[in-house]
Amino acid sequence: MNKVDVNKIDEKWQSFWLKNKDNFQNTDKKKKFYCLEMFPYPSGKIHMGHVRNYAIGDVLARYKTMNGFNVLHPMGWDSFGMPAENAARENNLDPKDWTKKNIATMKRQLQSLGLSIDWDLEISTCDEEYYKHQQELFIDFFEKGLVSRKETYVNWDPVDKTVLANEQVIDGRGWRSNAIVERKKLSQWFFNISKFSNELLEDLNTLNEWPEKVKLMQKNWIGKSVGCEIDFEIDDKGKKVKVFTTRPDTIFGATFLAVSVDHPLCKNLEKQKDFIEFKKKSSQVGTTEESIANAEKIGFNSGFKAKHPFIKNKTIPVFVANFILMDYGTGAIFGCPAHDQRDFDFATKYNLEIIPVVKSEEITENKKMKKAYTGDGKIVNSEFLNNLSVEQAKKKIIGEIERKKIGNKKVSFRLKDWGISRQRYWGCPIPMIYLKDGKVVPVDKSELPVKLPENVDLNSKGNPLENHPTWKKTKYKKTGESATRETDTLDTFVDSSWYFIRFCSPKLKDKPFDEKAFSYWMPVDQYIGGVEHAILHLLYSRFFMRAIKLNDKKIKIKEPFKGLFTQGMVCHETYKNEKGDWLSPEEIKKIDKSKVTIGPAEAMSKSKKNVVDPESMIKIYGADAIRWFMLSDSPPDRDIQWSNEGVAAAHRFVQRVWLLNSKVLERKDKKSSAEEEKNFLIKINKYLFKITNLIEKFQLNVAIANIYEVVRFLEENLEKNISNQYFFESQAKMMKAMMPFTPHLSWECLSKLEGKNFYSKIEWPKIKKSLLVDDKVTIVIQVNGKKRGLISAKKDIAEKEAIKEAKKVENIEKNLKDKKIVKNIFVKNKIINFITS
RNA sequence: GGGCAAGUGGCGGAAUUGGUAUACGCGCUAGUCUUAGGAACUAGUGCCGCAAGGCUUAAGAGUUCGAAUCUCUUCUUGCCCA
Repeated sequence: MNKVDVNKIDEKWQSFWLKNKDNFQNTDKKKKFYCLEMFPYPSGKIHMGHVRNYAIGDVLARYKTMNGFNVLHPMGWDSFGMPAENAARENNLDPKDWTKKNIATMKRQLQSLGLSIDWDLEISTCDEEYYKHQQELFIDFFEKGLVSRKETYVNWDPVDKTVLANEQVIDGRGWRSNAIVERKKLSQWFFNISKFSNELLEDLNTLNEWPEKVKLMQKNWIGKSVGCEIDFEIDDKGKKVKVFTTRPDTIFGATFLAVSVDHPLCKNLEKQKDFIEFKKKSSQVGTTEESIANAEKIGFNSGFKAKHPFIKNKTIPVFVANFILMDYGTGAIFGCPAHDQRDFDFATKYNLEIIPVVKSEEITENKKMKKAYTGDGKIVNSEFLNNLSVEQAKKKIIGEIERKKIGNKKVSFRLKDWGISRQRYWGCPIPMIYLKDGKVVPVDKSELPVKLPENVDLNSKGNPLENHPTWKKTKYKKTGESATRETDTLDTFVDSSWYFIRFCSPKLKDKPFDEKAFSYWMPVDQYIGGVEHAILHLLYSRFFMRAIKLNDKKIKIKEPFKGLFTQGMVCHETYKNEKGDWLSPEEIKKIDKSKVTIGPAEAMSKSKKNVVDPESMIKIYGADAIRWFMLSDSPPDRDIQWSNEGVAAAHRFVQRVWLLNSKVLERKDKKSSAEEEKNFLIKINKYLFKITNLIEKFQLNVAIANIYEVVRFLEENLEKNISNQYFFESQAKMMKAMMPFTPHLSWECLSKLEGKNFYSKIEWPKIKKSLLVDDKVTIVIQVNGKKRGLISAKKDIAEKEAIKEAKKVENIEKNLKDKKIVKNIFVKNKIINFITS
């Protein structure tokens, strides 16, 4: 009687919700709320990170539903990708079967958490029904000029045998395989995301419900730099080198030119032995920005001289330098050592002139500069630029350059086009075909989807679609001529760039989405996921929205995600044995504790073995306790540390609430005392008001702390003179306030309290404004800014009266003895501060 | 190297945004009860001190009647970029 069987109520209400779901799609007159958590990759089992992500989302979804919103809360599967292919190869399976099995398992696990997800909307990106529409979108984009095919150097992952996007290369290694990435020249498909560079940057300003941190990361990633291009004449032969610079204001401090080894100017040097040697040496450095930045800066004096465009008769040497990349800017820069650290290092090494042109303390003393000065200041040594600020000088010099017709103002971006070709089987086929005359054309839309072949040999090297005996042979519909299919598949980031749109009309057959449903539901009101997707996934999705808008005039919005919330990771202590091998929390229970080294809490990962399986925890403690714990211990945007004591406490709390509910049910009606009842109702109402605000602000851990307090308050008031009617009502309100967190417990308790077995809807408790104000307040009394006492007084008590009361307090009297009060500070309903001389 | 966060008990963390610092939870201590369980309940728990009292929000300064909160300097940690 005193305990509730959590597994039983979990099961009871989960099957109830499945059978009795709200038919929300028909009520489009109501205000909508689109609540979306990042959909998972079906890797096999859910992990605690998923639990946290979906627990946060579910609180919001249920809270909004209770507040009368029409809530869209769907779930799907990011189900293309390499792990399926790798697992399939290892176990001799079909990737499709492996994926389907994982989805079934994970769906069951998610359902066991009691999430308010509408499973009728489920989608999976590896389904033909989904990727068919993705192929349509690809063709639409192609026709709008947003897709291109370019031959470029690519990051080649020799282990996964695939091309990686720049973003998928971390520290020179593949993000999945960890293999050292090689440079290879290949023809690849690209989405022309850079067409939107400026827009993607500017529109960040409209996203005021995004974390500043994420916006900053995107801003840096897009990397806008305003500068100009300047032509330098080389020798007297009319040859020119175009340089890009963001510091044209330092042109008078230019003392050398540096060009990339791949620069056309270097063609003339190819015969020189020492240049060939230099080229070899510099190619060993690697190609990532970081390795270049960290590598020793080396140069090769080309022997060429460049004319300084603004100083008559001055020439500066032209170096070939390993830190200049051909595909950045123009592959050439002018070096101004005084105001750029990299140039400074280079100049010092090769004994080049250092001419300061921006005044700073380091320079005025006329001593040797120890490092470059990159701050603001007055321009010096620069003829007509002298005495201007850096900003003013930039403007003026660009005007001069343009007037002299030796260059132009230029804005450049770090963001490059998005390479989307992957030489892999388990992805969406790119719907393009190659004709005999070399033309590349889209597959006719009537022939979509271009399906993946079944029974593919995944064990031979290279691209499985390329190796397939028949798949790539096809015919061009318009002419009937035979043609060859594109054998690359799409980067899986493409799949996740529009799934949130598909959720608006997931079953629609003939189009990717229904415009009416789209305009009702989009944008996503609250998107919730890990910060690790701050750049790629979110940027690509923002690109997709713009591309779709370009293609479909009925689309009005540009930004897919109105609100973004990035939740923290789930961490756990790490354990190692004497040999230094990682141990799991299960393993350390079995062995001698003195032999275990406990490491710091780190994000749960299989490799460190510090994972806790959600399913087994749900079995022990019930879904509510797991959800509760995941939200109670830390603010949702910070990392949380898993602890067994914490979950046990959450489970204890569930039982405690259950017990309280039973006590309320058995409670004998009391004669009500007007005052006790009023205070009781005010207190409950205030708590509910607080909890409501905290949920709105996403301070779920604090909301939970307040729920603990309400429970204790109710427990303490069981015997007070409050009528059963009010007590039942208050208990019910609290159970409703807990509903987003602990839905099973709440439904169970509410069904008992209100004697009903069915709720078409549970409404969020209404806050009564009239019950928010106490007629009494506590005023703090300070002497010289130190707290010395408290008084309880009527609300809005007048200063004179309050001070009179305050002086009567024993401890205050003592503290004021023999002292002269110079000043009284009085803040209404809050504080009195006596200042003595 | 640059940028952005953050630093509060033994631990996770609160603090109406300048007005009672340490809510709530964990842990710990003592006790009660029982069918001895990894239960429940009661009381206590920032630090120093027998106490009165004093001290305390990384360190130091400043503004203010009043600072965890604002400003400056220093240190530490984390993230992003190079």
